[in-house]
Amino acid sequence: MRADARRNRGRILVAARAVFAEHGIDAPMATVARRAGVGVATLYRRFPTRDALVRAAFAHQMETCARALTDALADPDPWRGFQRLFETVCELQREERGFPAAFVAAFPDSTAEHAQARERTERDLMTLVRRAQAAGALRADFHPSDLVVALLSHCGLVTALPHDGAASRRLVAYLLQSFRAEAAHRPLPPPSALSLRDVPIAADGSQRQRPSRA
Amino acid sequence: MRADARRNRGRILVAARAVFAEHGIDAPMATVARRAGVGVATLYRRFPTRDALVRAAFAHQMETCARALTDALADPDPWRGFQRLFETVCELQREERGFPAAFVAAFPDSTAEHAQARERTERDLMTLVRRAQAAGALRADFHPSDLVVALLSHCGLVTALPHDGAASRRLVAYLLQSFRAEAAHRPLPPPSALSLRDVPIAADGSQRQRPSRA
DNA sequence: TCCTAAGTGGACGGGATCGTCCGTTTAAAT
DNA sequence: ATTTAAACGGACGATCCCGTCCACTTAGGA
Repeated sequence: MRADARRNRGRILVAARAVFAEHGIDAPMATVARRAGVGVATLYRRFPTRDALVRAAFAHQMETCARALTDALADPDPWRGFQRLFETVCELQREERGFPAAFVAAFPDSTAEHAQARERTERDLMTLVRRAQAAGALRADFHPSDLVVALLSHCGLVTALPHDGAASRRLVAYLLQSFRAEAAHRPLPPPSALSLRDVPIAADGSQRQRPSRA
Repeated sequence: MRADARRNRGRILVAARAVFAEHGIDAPMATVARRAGVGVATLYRRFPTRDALVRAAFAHQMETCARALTDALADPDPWRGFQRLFETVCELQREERGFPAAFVAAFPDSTAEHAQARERTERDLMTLVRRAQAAGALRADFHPSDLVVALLSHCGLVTALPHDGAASRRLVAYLLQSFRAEAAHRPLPPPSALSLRDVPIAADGSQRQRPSRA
């Protein structure tokens, strides 16, 4: 890759994060290009689809999430690991605007090359949950899919209230408290049959409702 | 209003609910018109803006919400009233697809004629919360804005997983449990400064992130 | 039956975004 | 310095959606 090409690629990613944060994940591609000081053609050559751009722009945050999971498993205190994982991911969603949508959009990688990475993620999550339950900290009726449910609802909240960190922190605190074993007063309804790979996604990568436009 | 006009108005509302459920709240107006078997002009004459159409299409659900609040206040058991209100609104969001977005979009009626209705709603909510706290059922550090936070996050969840009633029910159960007084193990972070009228909304009525398109 | 005003529908101009094509520029190897 | 292939940028045609305008139709009273 030529030097100028590499430079432009970097500029595009910076611009994309800024534009996505300001105008949402499906801002016009031309806006990103202009902000990067680059022609549209250059943008399209580097990232053929909007989805590719979104993924690349938030790859760093994705890695942070993966690292958080590793760290959580490494924590000697299973509950603390669980708690920190949840808090870390939610903090990322809260701070990097545009990331929540990207986060949701990145899930259904089903066909993609990351199948094995995903396998591992799912297995790690399961391990984390089982361990915290065995330690008596996480309620026994907690289901791994509940973590996804919690993360998705938090995504929705920060999407609706992008500037309200207090609201996000409150939700996180409420949810964590209700995940504790002591909170298991009454039985829960049956868990979602959701597998991580089943999260349906908007074709355009947005989180909007049923984006399938006739 | 002429008979045929009234008939067409009804058809449009039915079509709008169907189309919004299937393609999201900002499906093309022409799609709604086609589905209703009328011309676009008729649609625009009856509902000059998309927002007006959305409001009218989901007016029934809105009234159900209002009634749920009244019922909640009338319930002799303050906690049961609170619980039922939350469950009822969430059930509505879960069952009528397209309603969550409409629900969020309807909030910032600030300038509108419904200012007084809104005043009353806010007051009623506050009363409901205080009453449930006085009864010792709702945790003392619950803030009225927490109910909005909970509803918005639930909106986000059903938007992301439109077909997963189980996930929605789980979230509702978790949240309700963490709202109980017995769950107040540890202090919560400070509440959101959110007033109901401050909920920022997408110009297009969608729930997508920062809709302000340059 | 006739009349008229309300109602209707489709065509149309305007505006926005997409993604490609192609002539020009430039990095970097020789 | 020369060369060449990679990289570039802007213009362009295609597509979509909005919202209005206008000529035609029809309900319902006289």
